Amino acid sequence: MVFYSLHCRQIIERQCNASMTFFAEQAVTSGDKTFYQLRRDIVEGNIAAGSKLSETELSTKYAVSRAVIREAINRLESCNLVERKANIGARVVALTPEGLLELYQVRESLEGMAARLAAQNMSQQEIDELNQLLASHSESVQQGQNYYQEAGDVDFHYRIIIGSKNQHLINMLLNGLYHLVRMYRVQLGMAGPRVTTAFDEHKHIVQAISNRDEELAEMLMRRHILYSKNNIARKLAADNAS
Amino acid sequence: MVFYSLHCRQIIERQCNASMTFFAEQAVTSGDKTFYQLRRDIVEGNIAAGSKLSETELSTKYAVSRAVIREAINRLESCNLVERKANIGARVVALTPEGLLELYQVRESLEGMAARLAAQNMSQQEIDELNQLLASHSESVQQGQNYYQEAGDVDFHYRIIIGSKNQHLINMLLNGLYHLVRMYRVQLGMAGPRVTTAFDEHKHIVQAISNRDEELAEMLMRRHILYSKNNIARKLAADNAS
DNA sequence: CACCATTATATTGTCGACAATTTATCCATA
DNA sequence: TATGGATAAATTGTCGACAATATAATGGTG
Repeated sequence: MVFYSLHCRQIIERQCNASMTFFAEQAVTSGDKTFYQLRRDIVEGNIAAGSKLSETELSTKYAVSRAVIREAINRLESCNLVERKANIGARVVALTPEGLLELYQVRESLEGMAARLAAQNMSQQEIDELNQLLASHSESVQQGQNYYQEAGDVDFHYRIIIGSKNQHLINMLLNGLYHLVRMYRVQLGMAGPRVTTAFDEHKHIVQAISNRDEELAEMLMRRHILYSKNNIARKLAADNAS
Repeated sequence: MVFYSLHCRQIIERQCNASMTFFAEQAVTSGDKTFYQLRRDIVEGNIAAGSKLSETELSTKYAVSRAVIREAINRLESCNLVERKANIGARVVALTPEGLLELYQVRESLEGMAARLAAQNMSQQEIDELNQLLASHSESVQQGQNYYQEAGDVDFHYRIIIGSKNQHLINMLLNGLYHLVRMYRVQLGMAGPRVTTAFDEHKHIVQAISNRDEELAEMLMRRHILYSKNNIARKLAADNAS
């Protein structure tokens, strides 16, 4: 039996420690599968940013009725991945420097808060597991595996968000912002650098959480995200210039 | 032509200064009207908190097809007003002390941020209008009108949120949290006290914004919301005790 | 040639019916 | 009587068709 929403449309429970399929979501109905597939296609750029989403077209493409497409689009709207106008239709959001700025501005505040609450509310076991995760990432980095890149970073942030134990916060971040963040990262090709430095930042954050130092945890998380923003903004500016 | 969403599903533009119909939303389609009506009924308690939402039942009650009811429920889910489980159905959220705490925890952070950004981004004209609004509220309070209660407070916060100029933040607050906040307030009968003190707090916040003092604006807003939370939490605890 | 009104096409909004799943009822058995 | 499984009822999920609206094409007029 799968819980659908309110605060946690797709946060069931973590089912495996490594290589998760992003948030352990599980499709129970045809509409779910379509939604996940569509979201994936948008995030990964298979459907171009800014392009129009035709209901009839998508219904044939994904081999489902227009009704499930409409529902999927509505859910995508909640994720801030598409915009919708009445009687006109839906478009995939455009990726702009301003949008990125606003997104990371909010993310900085919310994830900073998450880190603070995590320092306050995570169980000792969760903290231990977080340290474990960090250790496994350390190995990956040393071995030069690019595994860490996306999944590792996402997983790290994911755990701290969950650790905040605030359902509203969890829902806003995981359901409302994270896929859009991924969309920016994926489509700008943010697989590259900043790995080792980001890893060190992660380490310090976990240390602060271990020490139950709320203030420091929040500050370090905010700074971590700020750096990340600067990094991606630089890339985006370079792309626009070319 | 009405814009439906992404970041601002229902923020068209302010159309009148006083006695606004909450956020100047405008229903263009049958589904819109149903959604607004349903939301209103939930917020005001005409549909009991925690009760189940039967699609067929609602479709007869509101005289529309099940499809529009389903869409309305989906949108209500985005507002955090209902929970939904696959193949089972939707329920109106329950009002609990824990939920209230989590809600205001997030609200404090986000509206604090909004105040800070407002101090940074509001135009001089917007600030002037804000001062005007405050003056009109002052009259209302002195004349003992209870006008101020809901609409006034909502309007005040509304303007500051809009003043932040961050669409993600605006959407999260106005679309994701505010109606739930209202639901708590309305159903707990929060029309009463704290008017004059809240008004003073508003005054100081506006002053900080006028001075472009971001730090102070954020701090005062956070404190303002904290007080509000304590006030409503006291009420809720009293209700549960009886 | 440009511009506006009108018509034609395409897309979204709404509806009722059927399929799949869950919940309730009933009966048999220990 | 309590429990378990099978059947029946009710609810949600999915579908195709029609209605309403927006967009594109057409033609007429200055």
